[in-house]
Amino acid sequence: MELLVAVARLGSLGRAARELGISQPAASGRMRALERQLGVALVRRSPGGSRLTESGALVTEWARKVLEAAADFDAGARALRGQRDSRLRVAASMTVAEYLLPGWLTALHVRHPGTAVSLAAGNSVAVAAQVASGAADLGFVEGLDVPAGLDAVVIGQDRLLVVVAPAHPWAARRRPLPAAEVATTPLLLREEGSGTRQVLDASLAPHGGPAVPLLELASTTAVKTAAVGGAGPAVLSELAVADELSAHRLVDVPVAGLDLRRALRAVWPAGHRPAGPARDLLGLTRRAAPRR
Amino acid sequence: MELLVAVARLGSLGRAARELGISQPAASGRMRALERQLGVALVRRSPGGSRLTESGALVTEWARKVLEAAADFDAGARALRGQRDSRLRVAASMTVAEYLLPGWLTALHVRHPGTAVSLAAGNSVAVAAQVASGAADLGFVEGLDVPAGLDAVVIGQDRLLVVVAPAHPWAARRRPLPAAEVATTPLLLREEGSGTRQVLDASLAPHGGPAVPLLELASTTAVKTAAVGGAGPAVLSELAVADELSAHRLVDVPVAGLDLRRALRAVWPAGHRPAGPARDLLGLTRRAAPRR
DNA sequence: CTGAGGTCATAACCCCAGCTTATGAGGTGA
DNA sequence: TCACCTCATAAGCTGGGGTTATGACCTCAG
Repeated sequence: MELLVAVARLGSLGRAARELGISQPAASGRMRALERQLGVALVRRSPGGSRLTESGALVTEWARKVLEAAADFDAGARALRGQRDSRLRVAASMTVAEYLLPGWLTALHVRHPGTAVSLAAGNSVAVAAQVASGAADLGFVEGLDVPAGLDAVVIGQDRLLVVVAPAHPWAARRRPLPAAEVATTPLLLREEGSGTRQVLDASLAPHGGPAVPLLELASTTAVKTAAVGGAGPAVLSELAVADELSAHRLVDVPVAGLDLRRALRAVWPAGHRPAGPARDLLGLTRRAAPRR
Repeated sequence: MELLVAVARLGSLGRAARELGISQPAASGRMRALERQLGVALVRRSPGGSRLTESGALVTEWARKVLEAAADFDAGARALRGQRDSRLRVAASMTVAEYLLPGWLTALHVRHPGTAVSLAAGNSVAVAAQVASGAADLGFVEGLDVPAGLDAVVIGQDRLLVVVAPAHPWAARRRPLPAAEVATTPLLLREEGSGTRQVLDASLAPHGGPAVPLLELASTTAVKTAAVGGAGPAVLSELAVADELSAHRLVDVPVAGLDLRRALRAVWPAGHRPAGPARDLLGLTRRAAPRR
């Protein structure tokens, strides 16, 4: 797939081969194998170079998606390795670690290839502790308050959304749902103790107590899958359901009088302004989501 | 990665191995290799089974993303193969083919594993022609009007968005941008002739002529990359930028008095209501995005 | 018109990653 | 305590995918 994308960009098999550090025949063979496997001509070869087929362009876009996901995987994994000699130690809440950090890390890797990052993921309290104790250089937390003893900057907003499958009655509503109805309707939820759950319960408190679980599932993905399958309404971070919303596999249900937004903050030990790689990463995240 | 996800689900290396059709030692070795490569312990082995590590859970989520992208790639490619004996021939516009169809096809494949689908991608006119001539059983077009001679149903809405990098002045605006300003500001655009470009020009016509290109780029990805890099404002389908928006790599700029929505429609030859596999697929897409 | 420099394809050879089968060691539950 | 599950180790084979060497084809400049 890398080869395919490289060919798309460079317009020549040989050139792409050189970029990937393999020999030209290897590239030729690989391409041929891919085309045979897919049963579709992907590139139009000519002595002047290779151009993508119509189908090839489509396939290339799909391949690019796979490569992006793989790059994120890679960056995340590399950070998790957490050698002690990493020049930048990051601690992040689960949501940030799962959805945002990999992208930042790949971007960081592009700009500063030398930077080794280590990652520790945990809940906001644990992150704060790690940063305060100096075990991490930079932390990312979601929540309403800034942990004591730390300086912080808001780098973005996360919002919990009430989502349902398109076939669910709530999807057809024209007016926002009353918060009280959310409080009384059994919902698909993460297990007790998750950050998502805490924010939800806090928000629902004035509207008739904590959320009522229809099912408690162990992972975000499990909740999503159940919701898409029509098991019931779910409450999830907008980061987790962006894809499903844009493909209309899930529908966002507006709720009246319920503020489920929470700030995403970068934190560091009070006084010690981030420098070096920490500053690079922070710049990246702030460029990506400035305080508005 | 499949192995990792399978282990997460089944709680045992051997069981996962059986599911993937490989031997238990192979699974054991593979896992060990993955852990060595990443430098992180992913599963906690015990004689009673294997449970994911904290890090393992994180890695598994990232892996799942890769696998989803790969499944879409696969489904798309399989459809492109387009053997003549395919039981369902689909024609789709580029946007649908690129962003929506793969997901539908994977879902279809899960529900009806036997169905062979072939795909032809092209602009809306070409899709209409294919469906009308019987070369395709079902078509998907985006646009304002229903092609003559075809029955259609709206399966969703696509919307073009004006997007900028977060550092761009437009990102900080509190009130919607006047449409006239969009018309006069040079934009990052797809090349002339693309559907996106046509819709945009039509919408801008009452506000001071067609869009002014700052750069004309050959692919959606190229436009996106340029926009994220801060080259300027871009106009893209919301489907194309869902990820970037949720990660705040791009910001949606509301525009006053400009309706850039366009319906996504499934079309078929007038009178011939879709049956069999076409009906399955249609059901899938409509379940995913019912007329509201 | 001809030779230089680019394209890609074919052929022959080689290596090692990863599979399989067979076996053993360590827990758990009836 | 024995049957049954877990996972790990060992030994041997296979083939996908790499390499180098070479050749055919096209384009362009002089």
